[in-house]
Amino acid sequence: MKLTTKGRYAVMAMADLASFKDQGPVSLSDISLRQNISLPYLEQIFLKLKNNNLVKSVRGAKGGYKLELSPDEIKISNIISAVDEEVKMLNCKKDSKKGCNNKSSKCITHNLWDQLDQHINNFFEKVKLQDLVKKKQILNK
Amino acid sequence: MKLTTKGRYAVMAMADLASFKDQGPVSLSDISLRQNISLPYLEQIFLKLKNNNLVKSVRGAKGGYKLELSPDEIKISNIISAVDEEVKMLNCKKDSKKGCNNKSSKCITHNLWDQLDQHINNFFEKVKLQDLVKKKQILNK
DNA sequence: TTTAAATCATACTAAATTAGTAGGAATTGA
DNA sequence: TCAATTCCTACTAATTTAGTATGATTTAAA
Ligand code: FES
Ligand code: FES
Repeated sequence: MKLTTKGRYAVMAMADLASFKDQGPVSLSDISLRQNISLPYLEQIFLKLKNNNLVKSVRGAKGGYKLELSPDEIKISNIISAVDEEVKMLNCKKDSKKGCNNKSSKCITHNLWDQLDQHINNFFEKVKLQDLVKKKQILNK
Repeated sequence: MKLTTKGRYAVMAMADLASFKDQGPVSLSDISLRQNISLPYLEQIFLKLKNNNLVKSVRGAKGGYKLELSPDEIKISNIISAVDEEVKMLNCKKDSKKGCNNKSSKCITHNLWDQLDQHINNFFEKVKLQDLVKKKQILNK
């Protein structure tokens, strides 16, 4: 049960952006160096962040990305979902072959996974980007 | 961000065992049919459950498995860890090449993932097997 | 005593997902 | 003009997951 690099890198990159938000647009090559993430991979990630209106781009030389909102307006959940990192513990499907829902009704663990989904999503809703950049403070809930 | 089938099936199978705990040992082929899980796959899973003292086996014809403890003494976390389903959001590693910890100190998102790990593990600690078998009641936290 | 039903154990393999790379086109400040 | 940058899609390699396969061992019951 792990996060994919896409979700992880997206949050790292956004936190990086937040840290340098007063220095004009930040280029992906800068982020790539600081966070040790491959540049073309970052490009893919930022395409999605942009399409979800979390960042805006400045094209051309000396260009880069800036946050669309202030760090205290951006929830981790926004970032996670922007890059299609889904929290998906439930496994029920319509078609009988795959998924645990073979006999029309819900399986014995359905409610458990449903609650777990909510539990995790609540966490991502509660934490803001701002919470990450206040120099390494302990996240207070 | 998903659970693997190993963790999912382990919990389903344990809940099944708990449901039928008064009928002598339950065979894996019964569980296989009821929960729609491949028999040899279940065997692998139960090997681990047994090695972690969550179930005990009765060999030979008419054999099967029984719970080692009562359902209210078994936490979901026990089951999850027995089958090596790890909650592992952190990605820091010692070797410089892999993992996000390239510059000796912790990355900007380390605390976030650490808190998330705890958040999820708390959930698994709180819920008991018993909570699943009380006929489909809503889990109350 | 034979047989069938069951666990026990390990090795292998196919499918799916993840984590990137590759190869360019478009834009723009210097 | 040119270098630095974003933009965009397709492809591929690596890893992980989700099983199969194979066979041994045990034991209740016929
Ligand atoms: S998780 Fe929904 S039916 Fe099993
Ligand atoms: S998660 Fe630990 S250093 Fe990044």
